Amino acid sequence: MRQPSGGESCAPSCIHPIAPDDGACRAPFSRAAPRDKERRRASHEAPGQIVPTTVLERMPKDVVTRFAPSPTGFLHIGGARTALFNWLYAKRHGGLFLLRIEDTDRERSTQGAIDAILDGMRWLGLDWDGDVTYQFSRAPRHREIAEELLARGKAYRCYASAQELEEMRETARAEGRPPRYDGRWRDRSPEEAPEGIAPVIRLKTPQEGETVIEDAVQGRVVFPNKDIDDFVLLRSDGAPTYMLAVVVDDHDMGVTQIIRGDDHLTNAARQKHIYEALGWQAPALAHIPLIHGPDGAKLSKRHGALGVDAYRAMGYLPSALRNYLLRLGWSQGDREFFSTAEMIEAFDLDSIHRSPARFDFVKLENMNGHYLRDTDDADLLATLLASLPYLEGGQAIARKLDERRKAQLAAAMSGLKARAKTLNELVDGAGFLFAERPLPLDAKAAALLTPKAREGLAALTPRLAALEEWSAATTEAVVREIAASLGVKLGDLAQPLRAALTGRTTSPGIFDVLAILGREESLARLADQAPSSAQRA
RNA sequence: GCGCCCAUCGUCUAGAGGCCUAGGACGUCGCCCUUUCACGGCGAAAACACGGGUUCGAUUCCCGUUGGGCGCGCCA
Repeated sequence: MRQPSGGESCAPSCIHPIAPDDGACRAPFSRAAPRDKERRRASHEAPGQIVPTTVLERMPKDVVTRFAPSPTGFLHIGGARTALFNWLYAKRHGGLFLLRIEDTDRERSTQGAIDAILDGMRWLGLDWDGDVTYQFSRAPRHREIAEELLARGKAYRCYASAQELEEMRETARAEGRPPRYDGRWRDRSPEEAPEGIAPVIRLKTPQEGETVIEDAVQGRVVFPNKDIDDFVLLRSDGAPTYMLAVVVDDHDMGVTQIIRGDDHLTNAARQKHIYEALGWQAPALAHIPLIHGPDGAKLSKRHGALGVDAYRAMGYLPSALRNYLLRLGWSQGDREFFSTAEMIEAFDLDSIHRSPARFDFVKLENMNGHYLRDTDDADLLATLLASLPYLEGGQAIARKLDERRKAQLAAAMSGLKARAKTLNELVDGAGFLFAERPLPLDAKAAALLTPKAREGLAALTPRLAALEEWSAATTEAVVREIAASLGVKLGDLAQPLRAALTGRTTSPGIFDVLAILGREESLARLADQAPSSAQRA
């Protein structure tokens, strides 16, 4: 399956009314994109030129972007970034961000994939304008355009068989030419059409010269026309190809700016010929590099080509994922963190890099940790509770959550979040609140509870039990006092205490743990680890 | 094979001919803080792929090499 581009697509009949009848009024969005520094210096939207009044009047809709995934799988990370960039660009310019599902391939499209994509978009916070456009529903329109091209002599019927096509490719390859259709039906008379063979419709593309693409990210890219063949617009069964559908849908939806994976760069050259044949104004282009795996190769499942639902399950926050994705291939000086409002304000096409970036889970995690700690306790608790159904082990926690547990979680949140990079780690760290007595001890905690350590706890227990007021402050005073009288360091007493109360060697501040657990539970957990019970065990 | 794109620390990146003794972030290592682990603070190691040009001067411009990526369907 294809990677990040997140592509192209097609659309139904419920298009946006914005669609101009022809692209003529989109002039301000086409511009030359000089390469390199030149290109970076050039302000992108500064048309500077003649802006027709009509355009100004329709200002809010002058920018229309779209995300057009094909529903053959989940919404993967590359697609998510493409969607994010389109979303940001639309927001930045007060435009529209449309969603189109490219489901022309009936064999491979599934409802499950569509649901996963919509769900992923919502989770990421990438809301789209208007209704989702389903490309398949627009097939009649695509056919109509193909017929029109035929009528205008811009396209022709081709009766070549699959076998002939295969031979052509082999020959071309053998001769060191790009494998492509040789145009054998381009100028043949319709009378020569063989009986009983349903033809495809191919576009007549120029055979000489070159095709120039002006791309906001790639700059000026030139393709020799000899490498662009007369590609298929309409299949023999009357279904449109991707190439035709994208162009027609983008046009009808009024898309002004295409932002997609650079795996579509060569398609841009083909599509340009369709626009020209139709006399339509083509949208401005921006082809962004794909995301690579940690080893520089294609993103694989093991790497990160997971559905965004997997990122949710791993405990990442949408805000952190958005920030990380933004910084992958786009930068503004040294700045690392951008709130949603800030990224909308700062986003631009000129700062997108041309080189592909590798996906780094470790950095994502670090960033997620920052977002976690920056979220205030109450909000984080709410987020955590809402995420429980999706997190590993979250269901079990959810089942045990009663009002008391919730209050304890809330109280522990600040200590917990400082130690967590993901919601999963937050859940893990909160484990001691949900553990049942007698607590299971992990290996390190068990090793800490030596006979001597247990004696220390035994000395401590009655003093804690005698406390009139049970709080972090009062328990701390007692523990410090006992440590002093025993002639040991505070840690010598605090660590066994932590082991006894949490079963771990790591936890929030131990006096906070004492306070949150409460007198009864704390003393009971301590009693479980008293010397006598240790012997019994 | 043909076409197109790319190339600064391990990774994400700053850099727009002299400001570079190449900066920041993640990661790594060390120190500090400290009841643990984190957080936080301080510090260290760590890069301009290679070769030719152009220039008084190249990380920055040009060419080539090497390496990587993408495309070449009646898939999208």
